[in-house]
Amino acid sequence: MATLKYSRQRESIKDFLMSRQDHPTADTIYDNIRIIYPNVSLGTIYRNLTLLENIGEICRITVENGADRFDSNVKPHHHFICRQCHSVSDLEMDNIDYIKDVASENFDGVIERYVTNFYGLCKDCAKNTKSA
Amino acid sequence: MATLKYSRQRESIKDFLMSRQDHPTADTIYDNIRIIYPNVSLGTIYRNLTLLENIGEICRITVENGADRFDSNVKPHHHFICRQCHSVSDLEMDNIDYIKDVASENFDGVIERYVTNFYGLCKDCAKNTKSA
DNA sequence: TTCAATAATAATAATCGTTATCATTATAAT
DNA sequence: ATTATAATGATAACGATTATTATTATTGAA
Repeated sequence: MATLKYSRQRESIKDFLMSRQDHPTADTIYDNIRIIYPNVSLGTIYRNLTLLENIGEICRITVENGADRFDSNVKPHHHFICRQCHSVSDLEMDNIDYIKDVASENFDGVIERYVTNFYGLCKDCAKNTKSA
Repeated sequence: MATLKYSRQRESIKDFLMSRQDHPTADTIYDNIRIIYPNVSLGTIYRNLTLLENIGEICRITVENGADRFDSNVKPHHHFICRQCHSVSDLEMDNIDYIKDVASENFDGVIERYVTNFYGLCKDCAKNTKSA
């Protein structure tokens, strides 16, 4: 299985992701890496994001309607997605891993992991909106 | 806001969905509706699925890597996705809505809803696989 | 320090899932 | 029946992502 070779583009992508807390999309990452490597290809962004995900250095966040987001924080945690501004943020919350056990109780297979996303209005949007 | 008009294609889609427990994709629905209405268009399938979702008659399940699934069961419940055969099934489990409160504790916005998907090996795949 | 092996790249085509457009047809109220 | 308009089928377009391929960069060894 092909030994990994260094690439400055990949390093740059990882560095960029680590500098951001807003879980950017591949496209946003592309725009930013292009500042440093103007010839970088969008394919290179996607290839490296998938590679970094596969070796566990970053994680991918799949959200309803919209491009995947990427996160350099690989510690298990949950995300909040604002239905108005579509921002994605980390939630600092108590562990809820026991829901895996709750789900396993009446299930005849093996539950290995779970993903929970929370939706609503972020702080800023809640401030400027009367609910609906 | 445009009054809804009956359409036999839409009724057929709803009926088909109600007859299935496996949360089919738009494409699978298309294949099956075509048996009854050979001229039906894939656009009609998507248009009606979105319409039915908007009026709350069906719900859409977004999963990692793959097309959306559809479910005629609109009662809140959670789903299990098999990482091997990619089947999607309903989970009968105790209510875990309190995780919304757990998430809200240290969050400065409004959490309105959450989506939890469980992943692993379904009964059949677990039987035929030695884990990994 | 070249050299060869091969991983990674840039450029771009192709794919997948889905939505938009638009002329025609079906529904439903008069 | 007539009319208004929602829904359709056909198809083009779209956004997100993956595949292809010839070229370049990295790395380990001679």
